[in-house]
Amino acid sequence: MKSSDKHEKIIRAAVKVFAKKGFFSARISDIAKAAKVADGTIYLYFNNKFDILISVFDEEIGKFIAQTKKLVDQEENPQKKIEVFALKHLSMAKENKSLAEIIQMELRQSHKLIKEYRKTIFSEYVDIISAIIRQGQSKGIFRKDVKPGIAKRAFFGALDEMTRLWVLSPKPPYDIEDTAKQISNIFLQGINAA
Amino acid sequence: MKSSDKHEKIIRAAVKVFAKKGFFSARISDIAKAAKVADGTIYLYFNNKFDILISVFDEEIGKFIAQTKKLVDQEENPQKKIEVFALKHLSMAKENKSLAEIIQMELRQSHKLIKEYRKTIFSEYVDIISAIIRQGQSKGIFRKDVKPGIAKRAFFGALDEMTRLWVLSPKPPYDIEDTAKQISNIFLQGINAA
Amino acid sequence: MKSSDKHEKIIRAAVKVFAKKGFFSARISDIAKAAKVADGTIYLYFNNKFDILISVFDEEIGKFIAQTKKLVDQEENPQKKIEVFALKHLSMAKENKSLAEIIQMELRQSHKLIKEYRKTIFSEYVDIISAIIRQGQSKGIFRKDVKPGIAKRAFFGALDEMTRLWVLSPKPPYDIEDTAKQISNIFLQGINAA
Amino acid sequence: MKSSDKHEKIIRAAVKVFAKKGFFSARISDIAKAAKVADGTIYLYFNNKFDILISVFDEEIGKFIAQTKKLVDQEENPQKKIEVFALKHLSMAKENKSLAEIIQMELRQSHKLIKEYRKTIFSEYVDIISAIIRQGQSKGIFRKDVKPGIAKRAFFGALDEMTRLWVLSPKPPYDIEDTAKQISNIFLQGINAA
DNA sequence: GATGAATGAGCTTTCATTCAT
DNA sequence: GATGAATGAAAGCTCATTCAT
Repeated sequence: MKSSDKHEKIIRAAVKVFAKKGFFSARISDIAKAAKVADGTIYLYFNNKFDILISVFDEEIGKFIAQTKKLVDQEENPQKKIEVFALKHLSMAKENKSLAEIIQMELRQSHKLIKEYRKTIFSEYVDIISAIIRQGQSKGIFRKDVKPGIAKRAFFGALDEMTRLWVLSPKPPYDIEDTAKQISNIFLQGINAA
Repeated sequence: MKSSDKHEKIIRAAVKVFAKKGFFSARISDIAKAAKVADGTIYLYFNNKFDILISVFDEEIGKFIAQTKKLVDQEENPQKKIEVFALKHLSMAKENKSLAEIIQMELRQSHKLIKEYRKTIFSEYVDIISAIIRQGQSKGIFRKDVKPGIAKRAFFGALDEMTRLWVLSPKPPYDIEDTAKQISNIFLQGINAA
Repeated sequence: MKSSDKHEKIIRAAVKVFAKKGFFSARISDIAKAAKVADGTIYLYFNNKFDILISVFDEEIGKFIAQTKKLVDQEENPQKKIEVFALKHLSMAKENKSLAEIIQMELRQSHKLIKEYRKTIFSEYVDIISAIIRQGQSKGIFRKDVKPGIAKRAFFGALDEMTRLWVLSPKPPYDIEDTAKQISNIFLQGINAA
Repeated sequence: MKSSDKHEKIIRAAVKVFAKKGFFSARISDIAKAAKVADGTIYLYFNNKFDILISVFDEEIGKFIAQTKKLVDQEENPQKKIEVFALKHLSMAKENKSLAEIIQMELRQSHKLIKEYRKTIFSEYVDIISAIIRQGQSKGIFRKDVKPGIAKRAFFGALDEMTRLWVLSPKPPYDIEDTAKQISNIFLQGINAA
């Protein structure tokens, strides 16, 4: 289909341009040029500039969360699940640096809609972690005194910070797998029941 | 001095306005009104809008880092130092929510200067953590296989994420001291040598 | 013929849309939608947006003037002719409110072509009145000191203003026949020779 | 005062530009250039383009209505009042052709606010006429069967149409005083009681 | 002939910055 | 030093018009 082509092209161009310049400094004409369409064409597919940003979140982040869930579900062992989650999270930053940059930057904005959006979409994501923790606690593997609501954020925050380091560096600053392992390892020992 | 009065007033007003609206959506006239000075007066103390943001970082964050260092230095025990750091970090968000919001939001921008800035200033801050870790390792308290460069970011990231939750919530979402304790506790057990 | 079908459909749609939104605020796509044709189709029948407006005038107003002439010609008595003219004029606003609205609004525009157009088409129309007056004067029924060139416009203006009231009101603001009678009556007594 | 100067300058420039190009075709930059101010300056004195138009109406038409009322009030005789009204109305078109053009054109637009505005402001104006008619009727000078609500509009419409002729012609098409006299004369004989 | 997706010129409006007072 | 009116560049968005299908 012609039209879905354009939609896709614009989204991809927007990801690049937003990543490079940030939402506010990005001009519609930048995105149009990157997508090789006319400025006006963008408004055939999106209501306004902000709508493009939201669409980027919806479509791209949605895909990523679904993938993560699937991977985690394939494991049985809670400890293994944690490791898989960490690796997937950090891999994303490597494979789609631009998107990772946008998540890092734009999803932190003070705009009301973004705040709301962040609450919803991130809840879904970090709740994958708390579910794993609860499962581990009921199996007696993880400490009972650990509050899943705090621990999920601590673990996510740790990974998120590594992602930030990754996207902010022009060159890969560390090895993804080693780092995922180290972070999981500290966290798992930290909440270990034994 | 009269002039430093104005400088101070503008910085404080800017912190509030940036926190509320975000850097790009904040108008110079908003800051001027909040500082009770004329728009033009701002340009007697700052080169441009961006310069105000940088000054906010420099002056306000600088103070905070110095305080943190001092507190950490007062402790001997590396484990205690970690606890103090966590508590100080989370307390800041409570005591100066506007500044915390700005750090959360604006320090993530894609602007070149900001990226550069973040690297410098945050290095200084997170290196407090890695120094503690190294100290603990040399004392045989912390695991030797933990890489301080990764662990420092994991710990900082965990705290940072809790701060985000705090600044994004209209009402205090958790108890600062409990949370600081839980985060430190997981981290300390996670890097514990025994 | 197929093609004249489309032409007709577009004209009629344009009358409605121009009446509702005014020429400048009407979009080509509005007209296309109302005519149930594609945007591009309009350009097979008209050169540009303005051309549609001109065509509306030409075709719709042309018809109306011809009808008025015919009706007036059917009467012998100048006084009766005046009455017939007034009634026909006001009836038009009732029967084709959209067209009346367009005449009221768009034919007043400052656009050069419109000004020119107005001069031509309206001359033809108001000259019906002056012809009647001259006929009445030569028969000794109407005052000789009345200048037909002024009186024609006074009479037309009076009727036009009543039309405006009609098109601007959401509900019929007065009875057409009574009003036509009253206006004619004042005018006829005003130019009466006796 | 500096600021009221600019306001005045912009209004006057807008009157000229609107008269020449019409509201929709007039660009803000046209008005700015005519007023010899920067584009942005206009927004220090008016909220938006439409607001300029409304201000033109409010300020300029308001003045005119007040003047007309005053002149009419200075006469005792209803017939004389009618004559004075007609002369004042037509004189305005001569003295301030641009304003007359705007009234002719823009006050006929379909915009909701304009319609509303027209109702209010024009009511005030034409009610001057109906008041005169009622006065004349109570004195037995004017026919009792004439409905003031219709007659006021007929008289106004007659004058308005003459004004249109005036503003549409590049050269003065008639003598103001003669015309005012003729229109009044026909109308007065038309509603004469005797 | 008919379509409607695509175009891009052109507009209003905003706001950081300047500078005469 | 302080003011705030004035500036004008810059950008988001609209929509008449085109043209490949």
